[in-house]
Amino acid sequence: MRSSRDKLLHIFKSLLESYGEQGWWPVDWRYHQEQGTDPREEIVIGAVLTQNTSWKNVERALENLKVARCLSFEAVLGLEEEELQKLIKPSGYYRQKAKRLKEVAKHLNPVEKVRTIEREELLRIKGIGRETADAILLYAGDRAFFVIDAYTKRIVERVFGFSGDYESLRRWFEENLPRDLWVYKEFHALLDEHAKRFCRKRPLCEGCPINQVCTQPLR
DNA sequence: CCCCAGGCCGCGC
DNA sequence: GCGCGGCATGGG
Repeated sequence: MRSSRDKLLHIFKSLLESYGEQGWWPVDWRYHQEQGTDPREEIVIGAVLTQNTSWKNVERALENLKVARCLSFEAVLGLEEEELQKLIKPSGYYRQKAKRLKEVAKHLNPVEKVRTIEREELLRIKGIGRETADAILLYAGDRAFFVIDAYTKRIVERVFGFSGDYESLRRWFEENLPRDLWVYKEFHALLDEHAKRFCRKRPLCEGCPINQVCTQPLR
């Protein structure tokens, strides 16, 4: 393990080996095929709904939107804000998120814009911060931005022993990984999975697939 | 009862 | 620029 680059790639391989391919972003392809809607719009909507919220609660909100045939930008834009609030209620912060969904749907409509929109422009949309922007760009736009979240920060702090702000961490991943969309998508998903299984706030180091390369003492 | 979950904004400093 | 409170539901 000569360099942090080697170590990073080693961790990616270990997590992939342990947990398997994650296939992120999770999307209901059948729904969109039947409705003739674009699955990328579900990714954008999900990215907003999952802000500081468990995915289980987001799934409930997405299900409500599906039943109402409202899992698309056009439908979101056509709904009364109060109606939208009702549908997404289980995901929490539903008043804020209803506004954010309308904002992002307006700015990214048609959804093909995720292929070309500047990151800076995305960040100017109310309710879209760095993580949400990068998740949208990577998973909906197939663009090489590495997504940093609270889990990623925690794992880097423990395994590598350093911390940094969002942008420096993002650059660090992007500089030390092959510029490959599949790697970016899978790695972020695997880090999430790893944080849930072992690298919790109170870590479970016994049985952790990467405890041999971690700077933390075993707990 | 507590804490947490795939953040972000607006404010005061 | 940084730290903090508010936003809200559902689960452990």
